[in-house]
Amino acid sequence: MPTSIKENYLKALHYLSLQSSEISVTELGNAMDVSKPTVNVMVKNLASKGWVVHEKYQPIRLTPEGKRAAAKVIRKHRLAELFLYQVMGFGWEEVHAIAEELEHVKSEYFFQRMDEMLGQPLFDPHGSPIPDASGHMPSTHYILLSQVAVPCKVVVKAIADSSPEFLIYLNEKNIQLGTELTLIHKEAFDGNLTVSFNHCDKAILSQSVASRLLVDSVSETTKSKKHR
Amino acid sequence: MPTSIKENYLKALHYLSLQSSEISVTELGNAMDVSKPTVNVMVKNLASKGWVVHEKYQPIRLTPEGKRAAAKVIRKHRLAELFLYQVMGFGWEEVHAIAEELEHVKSEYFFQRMDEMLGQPLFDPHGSPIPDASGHMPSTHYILLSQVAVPCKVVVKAIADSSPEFLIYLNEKNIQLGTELTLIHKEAFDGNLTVSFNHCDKAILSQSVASRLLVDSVSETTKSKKHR
DNA sequence: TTGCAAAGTTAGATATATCTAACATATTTT
DNA sequence: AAAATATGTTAGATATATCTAACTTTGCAA
Repeated sequence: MPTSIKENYLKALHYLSLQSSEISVTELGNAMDVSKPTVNVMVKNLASKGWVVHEKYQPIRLTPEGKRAAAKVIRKHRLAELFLYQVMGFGWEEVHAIAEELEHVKSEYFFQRMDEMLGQPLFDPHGSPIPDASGHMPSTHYILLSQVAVPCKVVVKAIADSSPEFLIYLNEKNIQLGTELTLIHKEAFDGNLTVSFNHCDKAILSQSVASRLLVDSVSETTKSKKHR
Repeated sequence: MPTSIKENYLKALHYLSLQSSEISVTELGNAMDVSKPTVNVMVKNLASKGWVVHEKYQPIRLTPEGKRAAAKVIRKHRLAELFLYQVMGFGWEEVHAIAEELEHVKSEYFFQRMDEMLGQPLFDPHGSPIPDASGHMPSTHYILLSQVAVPCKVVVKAIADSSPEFLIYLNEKNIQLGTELTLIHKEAFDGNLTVSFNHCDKAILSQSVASRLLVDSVSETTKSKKHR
C-alpha cells in the first residue's frame, strides 16, 4: 500500500504521462512542488516498489503496475468528487479540494458503497472518466476546444482544469457539461473564440479558456449519444 | 493544526481522562501502542503546542485547549460515524473503523455539510454525544449496566465499546439503543445478569457485557424523555 | 530506612520525506 | 568543438515519529 504522499506522486506521474510517457525529474518536481533531489530519492523508492522504471540520467516512466496504482487513487478521487456533488450537494467548484483528502482513505468499503449509491457512475462532475476498481483507466477521445476548426458545433464534455477559479468562471458564463457551443469566429491574432449557446447566450472565450474545455463535435447526423 | 498522529494522542488522552485527569506515560503508551520514550517525546511536543501540561516525573494532564482540540477530533469521528450509518447505510459495527480515517480530514466544509444533512445530531450510532463545533464535549450521566442494582428497569442509552465484535454480539442478541431491559436477577458469584426485553426475549448478560452497556434507569413515573 | 521494582527519562538509531549546496552529465548555442 | 546552460545526482542536514538500551527517579515493602 502506498503512503498518501506516494499516492500523490503516482497521480502526478499519471497526469504528466498524458503528455508524454517519458517524464523528467524536473517536470515531476514542478508538479509536486518539491526539489529535484527530493524527486530523485522518491523515484528510487517508487522504482523499488515496481511503480516506475528509472535509470540514471534517463526519463522516468510508469510501469503497468504503477499505472494501475495511479488509476486506483484517481478512481477514489473521482468517486469522492461525484459523491460530494451528487449526494452531499457541494458545487462542482468545491469538490476537488475535499476529494484530494478523501482519495487517501484506505477503506475499500467506503468507496464501494459510494460506487453503489451512485450507480456505478462512469464520469465525475467535471466529465473525467472514473477508472474501474481493478485500476483500469477508461480512454476518452475528447478534443480541446482550442483545437477545433471554426465554424463548427461542439458539446462540452469535460473540464481539463478543476480549479475553483475556472469552474466559477464557467458558472458565471453559464457553461456546463453538455452545453452545446456554436463556434462562430476564431480571432487569428489571439485565438479568442466567439461562441453562442443555450439558444441566446453569446460569449468570447479566450485561448486560455478554450484550452481548458474538452469537447466532442456534434455531427450533423446526430448519431453518437453514448455517455452523459 | 495537529497532525493526524497528534490527533490520535489527543483522543487517547481524552478517553484516559475519563478515568482520571492525571495520566501516566505508561498508560498513554499502552493506549497508543507505542513505547514510553515515544510518549515522552510526543508529550513534550504536545506540551509545546499547549495541549498538555507535563513536568518531569509528573503525570500528564490535558489543558483546556487540549480538551477542546480532542473534542473537535471526536466531533469529526462521531459525525462521520453517524453519516456512514444514516446516509451511507453502513452497520453500526462497521462505522468505527472508517470514521477512524475520516476524522483526520481537514476540510471543515465536509463536516459542516454532514452536520447539516444529519440535522445537527446530538448522538452518534453508539449513543455517544457529538461535541459542538467549538469543541465543547457534552456531558452524559448514563451508568454502566454492571453497576445497576437488581431488580430494576433500564434503557440502553450508549455503548462503551464500539468494537465490531461487541456490536455484532448485540446484533445477535437483538439489543439496540433504546432497548428496555428488565433486570431480573444478578448472580453474586460472577455478576451474570438475567434480563428480559422486547416483551419476550430473555438473555443472560455476562459481567463483561454489562460493563460495556451504558443505561439510564426507567423511572416508574415515566418523566424524562429528553434524548433519543 | 534501605533496597528494589516500577515508572520515567536520556541517548542514540531508524524510516520517511523533505531541504540546500556542491558536483556531474547532457544539451544547446555560438 | 568549446563554452554555457539546463538537467540530474550525491552528500549531508532537518523534522516527525518511532524504536532499543541504558540510566534515573519514585515509591512501596521488607
